[in-house]
Amino acid sequence: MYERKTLPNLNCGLDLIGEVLYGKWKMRLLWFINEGHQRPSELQRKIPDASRRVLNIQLKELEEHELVSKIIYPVVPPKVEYSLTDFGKTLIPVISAIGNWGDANEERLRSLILKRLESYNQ
Amino acid sequence: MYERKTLPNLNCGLDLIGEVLYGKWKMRLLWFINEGHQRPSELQRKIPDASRRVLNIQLKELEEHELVSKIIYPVVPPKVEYSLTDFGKTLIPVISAIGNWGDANEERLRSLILKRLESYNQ
DNA sequence: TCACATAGGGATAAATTTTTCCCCTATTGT
DNA sequence: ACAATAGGGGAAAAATTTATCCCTATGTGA
Repeated sequence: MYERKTLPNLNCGLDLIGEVLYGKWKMRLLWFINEGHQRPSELQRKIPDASRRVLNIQLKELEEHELVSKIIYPVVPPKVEYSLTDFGKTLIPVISAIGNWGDANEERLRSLILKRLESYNQ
Repeated sequence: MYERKTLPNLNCGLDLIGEVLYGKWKMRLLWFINEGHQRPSELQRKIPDASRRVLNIQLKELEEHELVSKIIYPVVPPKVEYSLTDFGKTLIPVISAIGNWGDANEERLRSLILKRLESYNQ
């Protein structure tokens, strides 16, 4: 586990939510778990662009922040299921609002992002 | 300017909004600009934990993504004002939803975050 | 004359996040 | 014996983001 060298800011709501949600795949993990994809292998299939490792790491952080809970079934082969805690569920409308804005502005965003990338990258 | 080595994912709304909003200070910048703090030096004072440099960089990205516009007054000493574009203004309710969730859960989040930090950091 | 405010950029270092690669668990089926 | 399955973790590399430091320019006030 990486050991932080600097303390995070915890002043306002934006700081606080950032600490628990600021990870490349966290919102997607919460979203898909909420949709019923509870097993790690399912989540990996839903988010193929993320490495298996980082999904595990971010799931553990979500668990430590009490947004998801984890059940380990003592069977072989192993079986694990994640689900949202009540606290985690309160985040769904927020993630929804974020995703909806992105969806609503899809074409414009894609073109803006690509235009900027091209001008810098080569 | 840093040149990306890998292309970003631009599949869904979450990917897209992430590309324009995923920067440590971007939401705060949009927020404070919306509140009327339009000059770079004001913004630096409102966000003292960020380095001057990174604020400039993130402001430029916000501008390239057409979320803010920048007016440079040809005077000495220099004067610059940022303001939200109409597009940028549509993000305010989203940022508001995010910040409100953080504010509403302030104590719980702070304690969860600190507890986790302590257990890893020393 | 000197310090300060204003805005911003280059170069480089440091911090942090994410990826890659490889190993381990134990059982079932071939 | 050996592969497949399902889940997980260590170590190191790569990618990315943020911080530090120094330099530009000019008018104002002490």
